[in-house]
Amino acid sequence: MRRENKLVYYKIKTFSPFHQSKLMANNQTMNAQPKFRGTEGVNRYLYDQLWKLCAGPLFDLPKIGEEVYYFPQGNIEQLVASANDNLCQLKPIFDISSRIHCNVISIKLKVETNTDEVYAKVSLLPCSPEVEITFPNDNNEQNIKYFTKVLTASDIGPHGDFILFKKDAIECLPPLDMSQLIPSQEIVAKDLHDHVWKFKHTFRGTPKRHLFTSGWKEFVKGKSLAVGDSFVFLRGENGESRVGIRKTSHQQSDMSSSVISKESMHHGFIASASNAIHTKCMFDVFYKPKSSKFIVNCDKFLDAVNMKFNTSSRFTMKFEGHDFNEIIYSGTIVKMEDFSIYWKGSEWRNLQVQWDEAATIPRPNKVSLWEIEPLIPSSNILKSVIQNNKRQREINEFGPIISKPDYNDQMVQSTKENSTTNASSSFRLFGVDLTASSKARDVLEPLESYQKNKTSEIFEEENLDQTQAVTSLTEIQRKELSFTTSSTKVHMEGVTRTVDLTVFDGYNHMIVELEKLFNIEGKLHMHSQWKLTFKDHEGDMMLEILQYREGNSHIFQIGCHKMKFENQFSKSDSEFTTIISPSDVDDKSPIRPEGNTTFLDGTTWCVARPSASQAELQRALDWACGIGRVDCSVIEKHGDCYEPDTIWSHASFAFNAYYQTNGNNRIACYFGGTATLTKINPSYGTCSYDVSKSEVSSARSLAEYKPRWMWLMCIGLLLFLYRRS
Amino acid sequence: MRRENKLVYYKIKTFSPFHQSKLMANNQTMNAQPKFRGTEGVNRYLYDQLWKLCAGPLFDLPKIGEEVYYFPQGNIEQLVASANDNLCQLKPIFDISSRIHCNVISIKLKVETNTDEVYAKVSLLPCSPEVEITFPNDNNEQNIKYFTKVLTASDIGPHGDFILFKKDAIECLPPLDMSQLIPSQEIVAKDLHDHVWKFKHTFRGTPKRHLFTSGWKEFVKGKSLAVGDSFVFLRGENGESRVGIRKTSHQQSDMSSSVISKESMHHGFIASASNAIHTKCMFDVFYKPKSSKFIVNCDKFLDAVNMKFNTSSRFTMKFEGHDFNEIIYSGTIVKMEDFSIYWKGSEWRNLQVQWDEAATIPRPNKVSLWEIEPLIPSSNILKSVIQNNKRQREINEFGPIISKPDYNDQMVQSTKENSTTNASSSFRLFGVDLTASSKARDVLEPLESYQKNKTSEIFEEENLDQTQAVTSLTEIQRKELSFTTSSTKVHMEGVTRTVDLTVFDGYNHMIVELEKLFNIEGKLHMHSQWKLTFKDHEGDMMLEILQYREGNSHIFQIGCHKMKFENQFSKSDSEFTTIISPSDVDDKSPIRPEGNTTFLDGTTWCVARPSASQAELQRALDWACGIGRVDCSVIEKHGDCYEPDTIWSHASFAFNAYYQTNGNNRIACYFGGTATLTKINPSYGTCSYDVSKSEVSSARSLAEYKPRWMWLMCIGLLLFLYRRS
DNA sequence: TTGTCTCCCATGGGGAGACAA
DNA sequence: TTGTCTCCCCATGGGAGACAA
Repeated sequence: MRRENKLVYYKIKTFSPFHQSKLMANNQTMNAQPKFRGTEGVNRYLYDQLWKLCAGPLFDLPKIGEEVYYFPQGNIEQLVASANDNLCQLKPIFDISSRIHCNVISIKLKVETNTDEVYAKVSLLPCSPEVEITFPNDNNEQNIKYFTKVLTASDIGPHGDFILFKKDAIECLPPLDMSQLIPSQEIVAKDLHDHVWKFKHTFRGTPKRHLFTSGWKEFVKGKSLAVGDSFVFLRGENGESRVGIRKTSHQQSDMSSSVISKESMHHGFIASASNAIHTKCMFDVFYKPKSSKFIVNCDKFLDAVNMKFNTSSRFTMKFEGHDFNEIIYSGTIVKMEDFSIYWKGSEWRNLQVQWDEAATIPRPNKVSLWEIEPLIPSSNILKSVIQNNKRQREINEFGPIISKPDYNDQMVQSTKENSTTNASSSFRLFGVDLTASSKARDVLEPLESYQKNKTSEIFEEENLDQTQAVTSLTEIQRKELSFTTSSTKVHMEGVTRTVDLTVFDGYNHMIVELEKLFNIEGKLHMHSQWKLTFKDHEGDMMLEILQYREGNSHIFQIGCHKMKFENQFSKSDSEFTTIISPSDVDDKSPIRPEGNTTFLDGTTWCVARPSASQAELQRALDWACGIGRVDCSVIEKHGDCYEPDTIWSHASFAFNAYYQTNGNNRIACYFGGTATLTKINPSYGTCSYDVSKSEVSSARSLAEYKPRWMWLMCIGLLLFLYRRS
Repeated sequence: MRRENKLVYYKIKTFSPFHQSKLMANNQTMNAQPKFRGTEGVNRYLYDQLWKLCAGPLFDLPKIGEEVYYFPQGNIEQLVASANDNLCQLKPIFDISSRIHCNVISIKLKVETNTDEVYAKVSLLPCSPEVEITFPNDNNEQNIKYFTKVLTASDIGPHGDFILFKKDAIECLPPLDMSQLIPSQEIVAKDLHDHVWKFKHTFRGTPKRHLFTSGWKEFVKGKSLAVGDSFVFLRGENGESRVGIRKTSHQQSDMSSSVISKESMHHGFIASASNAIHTKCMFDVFYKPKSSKFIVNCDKFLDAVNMKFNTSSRFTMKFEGHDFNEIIYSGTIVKMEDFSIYWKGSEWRNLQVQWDEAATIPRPNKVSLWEIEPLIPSSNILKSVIQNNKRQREINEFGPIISKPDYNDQMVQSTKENSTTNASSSFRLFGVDLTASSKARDVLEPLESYQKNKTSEIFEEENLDQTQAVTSLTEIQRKELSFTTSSTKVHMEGVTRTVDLTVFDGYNHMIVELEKLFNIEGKLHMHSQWKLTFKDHEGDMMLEILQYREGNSHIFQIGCHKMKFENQFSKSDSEFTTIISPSDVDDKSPIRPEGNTTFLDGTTWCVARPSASQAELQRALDWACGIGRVDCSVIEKHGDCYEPDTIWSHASFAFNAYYQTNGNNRIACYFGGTATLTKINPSYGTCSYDVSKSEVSSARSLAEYKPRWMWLMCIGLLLFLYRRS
């Protein structure tokens, strides 16, 4: 009944990079399912190819039978999607190796029902010598035609005809009967869910062009496509068509579940792997193209180890640009250390790196050695060329760069000088001393003191209606700042819109209007999916907005190696280019900009990251307040605490920071927030926090009821507990 | 700095049932957060009340500080949502008690972003004697007005004005200025996400009525509301309004995740609880109103234990009807046994029950003792009255019942007789002998043999084009059966549509048309959310369609205590009432109707539940084929198997059943499917299976490539392995 | 009193070319 | 060649009462 199984052992010495151009030559079996050369085989083949196109060229899918190392840390990271690094610091419940030697037993190429996000279900069996595995070999290769297109505003817009590139239409679609006045045909194509989509393909307009008309709108709606996303079309030898999509990279999908907490999922990963090792059974891992590589071919891993990367080693790493093409960035390893204290000696992201130049896509500060390649001096020139070409190309996608803008404005001029001065020095805001830059301070000073004086005036006058006061302040500012006009181009994933910055009533208003303009209501505010970056006339980009001041006209921008700032509202007759791109940068900040709220009493509240060190927070607040000493202190603790020094369970706390302009006047700036600590004790060593909307509201009422309800807890207490552990 | 914490220990002796009428008097603190009597307190209060209205009257939310038992099995069941009982049978990785004694540390009332499904995040701390907990006591009670309305077709339909009941409009909305010709005002209300919705409230029409017009359509769209869902409106003392929704009960939301497998989640629950016990820390559990009670108050549990339920004990249990009102059903305990072999002595669903009467909502066969109440003889009469009233009321919701239909048809007549005859006997199809009912067989016989003869004729003629043959068969049937007309009312959650059954080209066609009619495309086919039930002129309902025959005009219906069948197509001048309601009944069947496919060669393939015993399957196939011997046999195994008898990893298999009309002619009926066994070995003792669309397609090609590709595996092998373990 | 239908008009979706980048 | 805009017509959405259950 059962056939003898033979050992078919795949030793693949060198992994060739997974280029899109090679994609179609790859006839790897995705599944230990029987294969058929008939309809089914074709279906499976087309499905696999479509899946790979949707996954993108950089996804290094393991192969069945391959020996791999599985890194649970990476799996956990995929879960939290780098939005919450606390979870990555959770102590594993088992003693488990940081890399687990496994055989790939099966790979199922899957797609999420709602989001169309592709992922692979990889079944892994912890390696044991006596196991023999055999896999069927089959060949289903066929010629397929395909194209992808990054969607433009016209493709998405209310009109919603999809414009095909001429070459794509000719290559991939059946020819039209051109004798007709308006030639047209129906294209029927299945997606990864086997859902059938129909498009009317016509050739019309002046000049004539190929379009998908009827049916396209429905597709866009059904897939929730936005500008910048990609459309994938594929046609097999047999004439069957397939369609797929690729969402803009680096969009974080919501991993949260309403059935299981993230902590439990974390335990689940480790428990599954541990259980599999001990009972010699298989376990399933879901592996997403967008996540970091946590299933790594053994040989590739060993090769990478043999590279012997060291501190100050130069390297290159591949990324996917906004146009879905490969971009290679180079950098230097600056430090080697454990990513987590609970995974001693793990190779997972144990290399801290510094990137050579700015980028419009998010890049990690810590990488794993198998993700990078050494930058050998001989190949240095070649790589640089590739890199520059790539970068140039990507920039071109964002729209034309104004070559010679007319910079009259003094503020901008100062900025420019400043950026040049600081160009070569590392100028990071948090963790590194910011105040050392006196030049930057100088530029800040004028408006800073303006703001300070106004604020002091208002709040020292105790009887003054505070609402009134704040309103007046805003009005004064608007009046003072709107004496010029500006014309600024804003780009989002290839779409360009022009706005007049002077019409906005402060930063928040600008954000709201930009959200409306690009149909991403709420998303800029959230900072989780999109953020604003700024680009000056030279094309240099500012990477991170780490903080802004409410009621102040400055937008502060921090680049990786440069710091620049612009007074948006006093810019006149000039243009700057704004790129909106997804980013997860906010989570690195000890204070969370999205939590910022200015209340009627003029206090600004923000939510802080509980794990922020006092020093970090101090610097952040110092900077955010612009001047003066920031003092984090406890007013009062609130919450429930028992088994002191060991268990903190559900302690609600808020912390309050203020800075003193002089004497004991606690004015101008309050930083508050609440958090829930599930547990802090030496054996656990971490805390989880959860700042929900309602809790932020609680903080609001703290402001309202300040005299009566100052149940605040010290962040120092947190630090105290941390130091104990 | 830290206040002394006092022991405030909540001992609540008797839990009063959670009635909707009591809801507003319940001012329980949901959270150990500070409470304020100002805006924030009101907001929180209104939020909590809205949440509870959305959760429904039956949800027994624990209280903060309460001692409870947590049942991990129930948590796992919530995960799988009873769609995949295999997971419930997975062996826990730790030795963990089936009930865990905990303190409720906090409760967060949450709502899912996408679905608006409410759930509670309950933080539990395993009880240890030295722990002291204190909770703030506060009182935020205020008068609120609210109403709920089950949405009608008019509320949802293309016109989309929402009709308010007069009393609701007067009680809950600000009064309109009736001096205007068409009085109207804007109602602004927040939902649980704090999203603001605006409705134009007008008073117009002839006769005049209160309506929500502008804004309502958007709400319906945004919340994906359907007929039968409920709208919740609430207005606080301060005039603030809140809106919420309740989706039709028993709709299963998709719990699957693309980051973590269900097995890992399963391990995660147990690992979290175990870790919490050992490190004395808290763990979070997500608890949904729709799931069974797996967090049970200790006293309530002990009271239930003291009830000493036994086999043949009578009981009542509360359910939620389609109109969101409480329905009480009574039943008898027929057996007491462990729900899972891995949780010995667990009280979780250890009572197997039999219900007294049919119901339109799904009810479990196994219940836990704290879910039920003893049916004491003295209160028997009272309860029955309540129950009947409730039932009557619910039935009225479905539309009028035709009082005296004209039954001319002989088939129906037979059916009626038959049902009366079998009224008192248990008549389950699978697991119990069906063929014992000779009466039923008799009725079946005429068409049965007609079918058999036709089939034999066609398939014995080997050269005949089979596609042609099947088509002809269908045509013959339609012709023979469509000599009459029928007018049948179909109800779905209160909506009524009239259809002519004679125009349908078989069962599938009817299903397709019904789906179109009710805008639930695909959902009837899937059987996961909706199913058809049938109701005769007396209002008796048929509960389960367990199987139907493709190409046969019979629809078989099995009631809990009765069996009836109707020949839909020969019903003339009569009406019967059809209720479409969600159900999970299919999973109890060894063969899965939704997987059924008839191929061009005339074979019917369906997917079988791998855990079905051979005997079960035999009976099911016997019945489905109507006549003849069913033979499950291996043709060939395909897949990968190693460490024989211990580990089965990713064995793809298909099984094949056929019945013989005479001699060795294997014709007419194939049953096939594929499955993936992650592991079967004695220590693990279970298998997980995964029948994906693509795999069903594989089965399809098996049919196409029958002679060459019979890589099929024996279900007997499965059974063999089961018996070994 | 409440559910469903029909009337009717204004808005906008989509089919087409124009024009510019 | 490809992206965006405008024109223009017809389908549809939604404001209103009619009428029936």
